[in-house]
Formats: sequence, C-alpha cells, structure tokens
Amino acid sequence: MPRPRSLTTPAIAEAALAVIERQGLPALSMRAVAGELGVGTMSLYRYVRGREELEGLVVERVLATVDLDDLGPDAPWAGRVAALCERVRDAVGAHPAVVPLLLVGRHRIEAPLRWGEAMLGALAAGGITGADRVVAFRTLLAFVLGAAQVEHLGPLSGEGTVALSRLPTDRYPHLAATAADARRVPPADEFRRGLHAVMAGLGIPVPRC
Amino acid sequence: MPRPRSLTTPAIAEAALAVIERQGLPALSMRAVAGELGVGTMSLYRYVRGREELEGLVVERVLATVDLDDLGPDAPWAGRVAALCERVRDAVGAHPAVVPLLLVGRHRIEAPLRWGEAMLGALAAGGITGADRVVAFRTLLAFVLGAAQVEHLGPLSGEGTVALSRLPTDRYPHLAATAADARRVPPADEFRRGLHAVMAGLGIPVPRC
DNA sequence: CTAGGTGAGCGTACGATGTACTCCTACGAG
DNA sequence: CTCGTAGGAGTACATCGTACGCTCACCTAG
Repeated sequence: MPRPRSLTTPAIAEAALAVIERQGLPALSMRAVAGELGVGTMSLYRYVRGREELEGLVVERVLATVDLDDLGPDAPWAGRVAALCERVRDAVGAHPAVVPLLLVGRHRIEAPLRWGEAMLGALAAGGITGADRVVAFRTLLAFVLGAAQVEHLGPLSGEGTVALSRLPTDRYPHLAATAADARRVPPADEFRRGLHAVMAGLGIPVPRC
Repeated sequence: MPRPRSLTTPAIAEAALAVIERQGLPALSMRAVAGELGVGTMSLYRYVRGREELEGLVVERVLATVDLDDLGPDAPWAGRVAALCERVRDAVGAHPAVVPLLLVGRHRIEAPLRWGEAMLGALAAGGITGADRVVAFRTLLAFVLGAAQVEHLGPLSGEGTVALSRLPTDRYPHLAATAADARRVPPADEFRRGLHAVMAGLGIPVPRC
C-alpha cells in the first residue's frame, strides 16, 4: 500500500558492474552506485544490507552467465566437468575487475552453490564419491579460482609479464625466460592445458585431447 | 649526521602482522600499525611509501618463512616441486588472515619472485621447458594459491562446512553430502592428495605415494 | 472523494580511513 | 657549543560506510 519500489536487484547489480567497468573496482562505493542509479546514497540501503551484500550482487551477476546444464545431465560426465570449469573462466574473463570479489562470502551467494552442486553431480556421475570427490572438487575449485587470479592479477600476465621479463636476468634467469615464453602461449590454451592436466591427475578422462 | 632512524622494516612488518593476528585483516591500518609501534601515524611514512607497501611487507614477512633450498639443488627435482608447494601452504596456514593479501602486487615483492625462480629451476631440472614449463608453473601456482583461499576462506572449510551441511538438502544434496565428507578429510591430506594429482597430471613423478 | 498510514527516498552526521603539508626538534658533525 | 639535516608528529582534508530520523508519495479504507 505504500509507495512502490523504484529499484530492482538486477538493476543494482548492473549499475555496480557499470561503475566497476568504468572506473575500476576501488571506485565501487555505495555513493557511486547510488549515483549511477540516480538515487540518494541512503536509498540503496532499502535494497541492500550493506556494501558486502552489494559485492555479493556483483558476483552473482557475473557468475549468473555460466550456464550449468545446456549440455544436459546425460552428456559425458567428464565433458561436463571440463565445461563447468571453462565457463567460469569465460565468465570471469568477461569482467576481470571483479576477480578479487570472487572469494568473499562464497557460501552466502547462490551462484557458486549451484555451480558446486552441478560439479559434484558430474563427478558422482563418473563414479567419484566420498573422500575422492572431496579432493577432486576442491582441487578443481582451487585451480579454477587460482587460475582466474593468476591470469588477471598475476605477474605472468599482461603488463606483469613485461615487468617480469625486465627483471635482473642474473638473479631471476628462469623467471625472465618463462615470462618471455608465456607471451607466446595464448591464455585460453594455457588454461585448457592446465585444466586437462588437473583432470587427468584426478583420474577424470579428458574429453578429446 | 642527522637523527638516526628508530624503526626497522622487519619491526614494521612484525607490528603489522601482530595487528592482523590480534584484530583481523580489516583492522590493518596505518594508524593501527603506528600505534602498535608507539609512534605517530605519519612517522610510518618515513619507512613505507603507503598502505600498499605496508601490505607488501606483511606478505614478505609471511612468505619469508618458506625455505627455498634446504633440500639442496641436487635433491630429486620432483621432491623439490612438492616441497616448495607444501611449504607455501604451511607458511600461509600459519597466518591465514593474510590470504587476501597474497595476490596484490606479487611482482613487486621479492619473496614470491624467489619462490618462482626456485620452482622454475626445479621444473627445468626435470626437463620441463618452454611452453610446457609455462603451463606447469602457472598450474601449480594457481593450485597453491587457490587451495590456500579455498581452505581458509572457502565454503567447504571451517565454519563454512557447517553452514554448507545445513543447506536445504533437497536443493543441494551433493553439496551437503560433500560438506559432511569434507569434515572427515584432514586439510593437510586433502592438499597433499590434490597436489599429487596436479603433479601427476603435469607429468611430474610424485615422490613416494 | 477524501483521510490515513505505511514505507520509500534521502539529508545529516559521525567515526574511520589514507595521506599531503607543515612545523618542531633530536641528533651528530664541525 | 652551534647548526644543518632529517626524523617525528600534529593538523587537515577528501572519502568511505552507515546509523538515525524526517518528509512525503502512494495505495487502501471509509
């Protein structure tokens, strides 16, 4: 019966993402997002408990683009495992600035939970259960999360590679050489090769490679 | 000839770590560290360019405890790879609160560089070079970094496990089951098993397992 | 058609943060 | 003892998150 709401949760997530894309993650603030929405700062608090929840919305928005089942649950299980990992990489790659947010409050946000559920289902379909499944799941999760960070924040990527390759060659010869090599390996290939290695080590048959 | 310095870099790192251990990472501030050292806030800026550099000092302090070569460079190369990974895990495990700092400015800080150089040397000793070495290095790095975060910030660890196991069982059956299983797998074992899987997948002969 | 109350919107204010600027002063060389 | 150098610190400002409470737009009841 009172005045109707003028904002929606997806609109807020979109605005926050717009702020991040335009001015970078440090510029993400309640004031900035409110301004982006053409609304007073404190009005945001009618929709969001605080900054933490706002960040959660951004994570959810980014991860919402990973499709969990267009392969169908009857697709080859190992293919599903690989696809789930690759899609997270793609989703994160579309918004690299949010990488540091991926870690906060993962168990409060739904998207990672649904992803985890899908991944565990695929592993179970392959006969991996119990402690083996715990190890496989956490190893894959660690790799995917770590790879996203290494790729977008790491010393071996982007301008980091350049900085590394001009290190004192006498003190860090291998590092300098590897930085040079790294520039010749496309990031997507690198991720896929790493992922396949991890899967193989876990006893998951790699699709077609 | 002027007044002598009253602070040292290690002392500042120690003070910052003490603040973090006592009050948590969000409490890390220039004021808090200065107070810990019994010194005016702005005096800290005589020793540190700013907050970012202070964080770097903390990372360096934590990572400085990983011994890079007590195995000797003539030890079995695969054993060196495994040891380097395990030691980072141990070092981080001793100060879990600093995990979020590990990613910032990795190529400005010396400790990760030295670690990377040692790791690349071990891989080269095993005949892994060129693009293969790039993939192996980044995969191991992603796993170690990701594992630290999953272990200390993740939904499957500590209180996160508890939160997960009381999820709606009908919507997340696998997740709930895995959370229960996870409580029966010691984190160190889980890390070692995951590490060995990654190494095996990369073609690195796992030591004795 | 009108009166009322609910809750959306937001202005103000407070504490905390990083840090630029400035002054004061302790110290050792001469 | 004197003095210049550079370390120590106080003040100040912009920015942040957010607690509090006011105003008024809107829907419903009569």
